[in-house]
Amino acid sequence: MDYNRLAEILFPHIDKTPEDYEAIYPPREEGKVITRLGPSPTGFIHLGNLYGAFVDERLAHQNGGTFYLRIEDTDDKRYVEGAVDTIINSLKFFGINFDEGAGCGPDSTDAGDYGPYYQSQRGPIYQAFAKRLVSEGKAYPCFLTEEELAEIRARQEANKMTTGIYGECAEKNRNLTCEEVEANIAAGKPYTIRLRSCGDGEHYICVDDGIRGDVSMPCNYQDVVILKANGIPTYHFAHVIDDHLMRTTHVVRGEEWLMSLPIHIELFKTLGFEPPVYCHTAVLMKLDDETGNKRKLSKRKDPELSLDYYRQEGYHPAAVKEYLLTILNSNFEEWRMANPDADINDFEFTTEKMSSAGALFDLNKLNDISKDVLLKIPADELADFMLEWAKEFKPKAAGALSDKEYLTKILNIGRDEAKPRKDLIYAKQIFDFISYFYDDYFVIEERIPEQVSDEDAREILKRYLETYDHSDDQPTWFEKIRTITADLGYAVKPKDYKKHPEEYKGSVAHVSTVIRIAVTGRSQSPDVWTIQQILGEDRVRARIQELIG
RNA sequence: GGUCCUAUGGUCAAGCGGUUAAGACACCGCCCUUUCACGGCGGUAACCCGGGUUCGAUUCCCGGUAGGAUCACCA
Repeated sequence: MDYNRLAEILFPHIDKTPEDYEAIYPPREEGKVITRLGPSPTGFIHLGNLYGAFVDERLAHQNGGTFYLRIEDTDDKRYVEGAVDTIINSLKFFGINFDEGAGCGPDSTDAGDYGPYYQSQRGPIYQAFAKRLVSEGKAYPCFLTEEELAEIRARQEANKMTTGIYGECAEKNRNLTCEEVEANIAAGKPYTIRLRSCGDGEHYICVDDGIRGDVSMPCNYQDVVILKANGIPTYHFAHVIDDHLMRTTHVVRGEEWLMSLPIHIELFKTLGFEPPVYCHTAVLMKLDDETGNKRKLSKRKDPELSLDYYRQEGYHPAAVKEYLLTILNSNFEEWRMANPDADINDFEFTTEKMSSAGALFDLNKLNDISKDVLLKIPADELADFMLEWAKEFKPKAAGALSDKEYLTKILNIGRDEAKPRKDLIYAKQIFDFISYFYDDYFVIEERIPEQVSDEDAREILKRYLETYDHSDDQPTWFEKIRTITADLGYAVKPKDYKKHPEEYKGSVAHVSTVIRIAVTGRSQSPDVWTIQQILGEDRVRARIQELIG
């Protein structure tokens, strides 16, 4: 069999050789970690992508290496306009930046010496390597039609065999003569290029996974497709060629790829390439409401998988990042407690400390972490963040929030004390939390405590208004409330009321609550005096007056 | 079904042959307190099951079981 002739028949126009490409893409600096993100160009970046991208980014950047973006658009049906910008910007929002790759240069040009960074533009490269493989008898054209494939599969299933093209059913196409191939091509028959697998399924491969340690599984023995009928490579082939030529040292990808590892290992071996370090991350899980079982987060069912969800809710990117790192590395939380103010990038990230089991996504935890993260962000920065969020997701409120000085004061309530308040979590929640500062959103949401009669409530507010002096300091202000409390037969010390409830109508807590509701519309809020200072005298008086009627 | 991965409280997780089995979140008390939040103190709650190996297994091995992943000319 003349494989060289076969290669020429199949790839007459391919004149560059693998050696040419090796020269065009020389090895990179020794010892540097090179990672990549390889999303398909749907533009849909989800939490899983972010999770993986974060690992890539940390691995490369904490080593002084390179993190690049390669668009895996070998499945032409899925391209969405503007997707690359979306991907870059989504990740940038979370502080993840690429050093090279698709759209990473000025004005969204590609940057780097290892391009093109779109797999769809790398056709000749893949074909050159496929041609070499054919010429060495390691790959061959396969003319099996869809119907024949289906038939083979049906037969295999009926016999409870593993499905796929291997063994006997591969024989016919493996042994086609050059003349037969030429005739088929002349007849316009479509064909794929398949790997002529040397594996037997008896032997095992053993791979030292960066996250999981030693993983072993049966060798590949399937004649997998490497070039589809349209000449575009399958993921498997593109992955091997690209990551070799782009000199990737660490491939971080989801666990769903683990099962195709034998294919990739065989491909690396037959091409004579050194495989990268593989890091197979665990899939993100959630508890299914219906079954109660863990399951993979799904694009369709789980809005929290989409990064948009966090933007809409107004989670600060730093909080999401901080949370991701706590589930990414088991010792991060510990480190954070020891170094509360350190830069997140000072944490030494290791793949060994990553969990290999699927972690359940925990909003509670995110919220808790977010409280601490937001506390470290200056109020005026938070104000900017709130406004940006509102412009996009709550346009009606954007006008009100654009008074930055006012908003900053609100956000700063109780923050710079020894025991700072931690009630800011995410923009949407924050807006609800502070909405009473804005007249358009101010409503009386709660009823006065049952200990206080309507007449008393009115009396409390009346006397409050009469004695109100906006320039009083906090102690003076509260002393006046105590006076009203005592005068109306309520306990000035809540404990007295607790001990002898029969002697009082209620306590200063109830009296304060009436005032609090009048001013904020709610029975729970930060310190009323502080709130009043921010609201301003006119608004305070107006709100009290409104309730007195 | 085959193959592979995983298995510690409700969740995330330390642990890597001998521990009173950490810690965080959530939850529940109490304290602080004019409410809430914060903070402090305390509490409920776990090694999937069965065999080995061993003086001794949560830890090592085997087998179950459960959950997950994957079996395309999709990535």
